Amino acid sequence: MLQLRDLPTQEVLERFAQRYPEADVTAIASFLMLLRVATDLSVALDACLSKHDLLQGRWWVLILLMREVDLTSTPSVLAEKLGITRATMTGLLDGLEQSGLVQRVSAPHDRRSVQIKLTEVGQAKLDAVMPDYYTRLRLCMQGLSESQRNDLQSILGVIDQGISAWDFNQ
Amino acid sequence: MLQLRDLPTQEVLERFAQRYPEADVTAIASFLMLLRVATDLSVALDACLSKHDLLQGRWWVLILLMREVDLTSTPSVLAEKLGITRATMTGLLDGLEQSGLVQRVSAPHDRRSVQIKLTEVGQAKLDAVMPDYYTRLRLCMQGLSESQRNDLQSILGVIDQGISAWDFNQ
DNA sequence: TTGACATAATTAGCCAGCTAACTATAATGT
DNA sequence: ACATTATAGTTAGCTGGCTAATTATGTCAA
Repeated sequence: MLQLRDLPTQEVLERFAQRYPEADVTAIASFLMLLRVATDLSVALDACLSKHDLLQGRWWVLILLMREVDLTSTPSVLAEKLGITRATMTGLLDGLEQSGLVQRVSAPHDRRSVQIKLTEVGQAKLDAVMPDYYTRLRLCMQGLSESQRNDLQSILGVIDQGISAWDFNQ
Repeated sequence: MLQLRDLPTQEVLERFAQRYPEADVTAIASFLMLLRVATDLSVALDACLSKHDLLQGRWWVLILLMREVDLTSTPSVLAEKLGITRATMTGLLDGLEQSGLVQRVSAPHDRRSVQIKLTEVGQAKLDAVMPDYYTRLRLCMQGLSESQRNDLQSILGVIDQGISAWDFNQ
């Protein structure tokens, strides 16, 4: 994933704002900072997972399965929850099944459907990765107070609302 | 890019925290919310750019060039600023050059190097896209006060510091 | 000066996303 | 009952990232 490493200076931002009157300088700066930190996190996560021979997409699938009480879901539900197509999910599951981390079981009631189950090997893989992952997460958030964490979440909620106001029909 | 659409419930988070004592529940929740909003933004940005026949990687290159006073840079500097490899940059520039948005000019002093220049067509493309982009950005941040925007940026700064504390040598 | 190393860009080949088309099965309306 | 439509999963083929190797040029120290 592309990682924004170079944020514009205040001077550059103002030059852009002069050419484009629609610009809201603090909105742009906040947006860019948000993208930068998120891409940094994603890149760091990739690096952490690669030590355990995992790729991010496959790892998120394992997490989603572990969230289920019966450790089971279906390809289309998993794809929906990760925001990827079912076709892509087929590929992720092929890889995971080949490594023995999940298994496909035919569904009893709907013969079109397949149940995906986290295997014991898959659970063991998660048990190996999660402590490392959670320790790193704790580390990178430890500079924030509880109230800052709450502030962050509510601010992000407002932004997410704002995104859904974008209208692509025109 | 993968888009996290499904955040864990408080109950699920606590179940994970019970299995993995390293878990810091509010750190995890904040992290996941941050990733979700950032991926939502990136997906929305893709949708906005596709209306103008642009892809995100190529668009960031145009932005970086416009930030320079002489509208010029080199492939390796651009790659560094976007956090991608020079090989990938070669491909982005091939596409941009083919569309006439940038041009390669051989560098005077170092014959290994190439200068990349934003063309007038490229500038015109930016002039078409930026007002739309900035308007959307203003829209999605308009629910935040100036102080919330400052809070956001300083909180993100703390997190970014925390990431660099991850040590992958062990 | 020249041998060793460093740097700029590209090329070749791999992998994970995507869309579109396909198969099989289920649900629905007349 | 059965034709139509919808849904679950897969396959095929495309694209844009990646790494590793290649070519050309520059730098530096013996």
